[in-house]
Amino acid sequence: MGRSPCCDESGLKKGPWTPEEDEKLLQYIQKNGHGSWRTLPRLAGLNRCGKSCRLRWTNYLRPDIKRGKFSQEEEQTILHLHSVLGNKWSAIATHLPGRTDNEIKNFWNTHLKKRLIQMGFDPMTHRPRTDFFAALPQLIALAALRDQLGAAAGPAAAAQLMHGPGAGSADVDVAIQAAKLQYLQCLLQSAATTTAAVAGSASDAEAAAALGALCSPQGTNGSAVPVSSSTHDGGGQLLPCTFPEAPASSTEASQGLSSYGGGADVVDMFACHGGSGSLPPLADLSDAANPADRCSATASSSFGGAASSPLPWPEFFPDDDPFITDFL
DNA sequence: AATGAAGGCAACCGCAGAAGG
DNA sequence: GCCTTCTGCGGTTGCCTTCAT
Repeated sequence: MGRSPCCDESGLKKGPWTPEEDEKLLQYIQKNGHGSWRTLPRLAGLNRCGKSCRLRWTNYLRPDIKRGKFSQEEEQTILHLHSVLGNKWSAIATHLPGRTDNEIKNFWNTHLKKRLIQMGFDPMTHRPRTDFFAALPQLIALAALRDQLGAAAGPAAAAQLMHGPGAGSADVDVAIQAAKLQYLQCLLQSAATTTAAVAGSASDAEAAAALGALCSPQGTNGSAVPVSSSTHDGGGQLLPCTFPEAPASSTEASQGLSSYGGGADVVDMFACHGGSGSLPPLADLSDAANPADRCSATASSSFGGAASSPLPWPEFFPDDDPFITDFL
């Protein structure tokens, strides 16, 4: 129990390792093994604490460490394992040969976590966020999409996309407002049934950050917003829908999902979790005992069934609409 | 070209469990 | 059974690099 006293010792060097120190540590361990980390620094002629040596070895010098960017497969594995294990980085690392827990943790904190937040998911529960602040970005995204449609092809064209020939711009506004209201209603209704799931959800500060991202110039042009939504399957169960991925033309879009190589790869990324463009893995404790079954389970049941429309507002966006099918 | 902001990553800190005396 | 030491883990920090203005 208790802290290791080694770090309390004064006079020991801290901070970045020099190539000479690396060489000493490497040579010693290759020759003698690490043995006791506490005594290693003295034996190896290093003015470091054992802890620092161990960290340097496990995170950097170990010969089996894999360097470079995480592959899509590795990202999927991390997402999946994190949904099951939470922040058990060492446990996750055991499933990714050559990757250290520190590396995975950093990758999660700097990439995957942000990505989930931007997509409207709670990074801890891997579920769609249902708090009010989390809903705002989605509403703004919807409005941005409307703006983009209007700017790109004029209100009439936008209306035609949504309602077919003959619809006017006023109809579009009404439809957007109605969609917003309906969506808010869904959120409010679902909140009651999903409170437990989001009890440990990210703070509103994160939601505000996501909101900020969506309100940014990249976000407001509509192309950068990974729109996500939730709706009901009719039985009161929260039904996360698919991600209609906007055309990735902006900086934000290319950064947010760039490592997947574009929208098609986003679909691929989540392919095992319910088909094209579906959600990241859900933290379903009932499935945790059998992680191997999670993909199929979340694909067919946890999302509320595949029979219903994948769209949040089928009455506004017909499934066979070419504009929508392009997104999906 | 200069400067500030943001992102990425290596390393540190402190807690907790395991092991040994 | 208790205490001390060691090791491992997760959270956090701070520096360096890259990007945006």
